[in-house]
Amino acid sequence: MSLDHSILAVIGYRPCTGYDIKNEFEHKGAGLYWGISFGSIYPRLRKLEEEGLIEAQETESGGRQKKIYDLTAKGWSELEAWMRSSSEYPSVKDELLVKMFSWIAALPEDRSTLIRHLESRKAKSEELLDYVKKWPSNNFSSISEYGMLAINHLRARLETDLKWIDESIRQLEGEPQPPVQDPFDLISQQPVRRKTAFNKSNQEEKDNG
Amino acid sequence: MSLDHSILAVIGYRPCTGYDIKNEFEHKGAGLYWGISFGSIYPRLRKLEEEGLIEAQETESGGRQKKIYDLTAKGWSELEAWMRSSSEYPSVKDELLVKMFSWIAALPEDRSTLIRHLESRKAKSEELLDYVKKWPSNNFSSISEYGMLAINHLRARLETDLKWIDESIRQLEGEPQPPVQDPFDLISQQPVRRKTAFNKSNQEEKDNG
DNA sequence: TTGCCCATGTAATCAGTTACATGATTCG
DNA sequence: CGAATCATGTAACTGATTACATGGGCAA
Repeated sequence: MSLDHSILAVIGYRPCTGYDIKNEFEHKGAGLYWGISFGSIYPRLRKLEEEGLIEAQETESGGRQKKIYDLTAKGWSELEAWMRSSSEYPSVKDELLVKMFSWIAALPEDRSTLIRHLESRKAKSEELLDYVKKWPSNNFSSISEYGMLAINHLRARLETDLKWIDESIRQLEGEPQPPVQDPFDLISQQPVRRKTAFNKSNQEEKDNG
Repeated sequence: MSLDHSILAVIGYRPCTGYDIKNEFEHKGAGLYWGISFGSIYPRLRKLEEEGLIEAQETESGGRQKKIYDLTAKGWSELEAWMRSSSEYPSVKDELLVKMFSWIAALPEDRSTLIRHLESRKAKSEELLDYVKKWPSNNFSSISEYGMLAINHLRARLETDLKWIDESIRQLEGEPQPPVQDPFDLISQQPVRRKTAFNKSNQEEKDNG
């Protein structure tokens, strides 16, 4: 995932300042893009300018100075080449899912905390979905046919997420279920391992005390 | 997204070596987890051991030496505390979506390349979905009720992805559509900006040549 | 006149990867 | 007997964040 090319893509979409780029990544992307900081953007912009991929137009509009960047011919070519090249498959960093895989080992009986986690995720997803739904008619963002396809993806993903959350909460409010599969008795061993670790720790404390 | 805690979660799931942890992240996670390298894992394990969160049992089984790590009492407590704490909302780094938002600016007429991108993504998603579907009955992985909920999420996400890809390809094979929304004429300005950049570049070449 | 948004930038630091170095075991 | 897999580790580097430093415009 190339930050430089993502910046070129944003500038290709519209000429903008470093400040604008950060907003484009944060607000407009509505979590579609990932976060990005100023400390990262400005040095990149300088580098891209040095390489002749972008060009700054310094303005003094209203006394406030700013640099509006646009693509050069070289920048357009580079952007096109990147767009034609194959893309990395998106990687998911989902802390909640990681927790769920080991939930049975650490907090097997605590279903209510997991429900609370799902509920707070639901709130955030609903908020994002609301934004995404209004996006195509906000009278502000430029959205092409292709951009609309990307928005459709976001929307479908969020709707699926919400459906899954509701189903999961409903199940967690019901009776605990046995493991789906546990061929090497890993799951039944987890409470034993945990207890052993705590017993050992208590014993050591006693020995030292 | 804490790497240390994710490692504790994997070890809580089952005692394992540094090598195992990498596999757990890569193969078993099937792209659920993100990538992680040895150069990152081993120093972390050492640090976690120094902090007393994990303990190594050095074995010489079959002449081949390895360190099997398990959680200490402190490690279990730390894992539980992390699990109870709130989680970061998952961030998506989807190169293809970034490209699609600026596709109209850089390659407005080239629908076939975008279709090819979607098709290669479809192949990968189908492969992952196949893996995820077989996972709960592979007779190998331990899957609790909670783990199954996480797997359901992955599955739903991939199915939604595939549905979106098919719909998008179908639309791209049809007639080009006008922008959904373009309040400041950004989209209609893009070809102009692009042409201007190339004209300027050609002019400079002529001047120098 | 205070606080928020606009706007740019640097320096220290951190997290993680890549490349390198090593060596045993297992399977075809 | 060679290739793939199992297994551990370090050093150099890269990419990014955080914290800091600066300052104008605008609205309550």
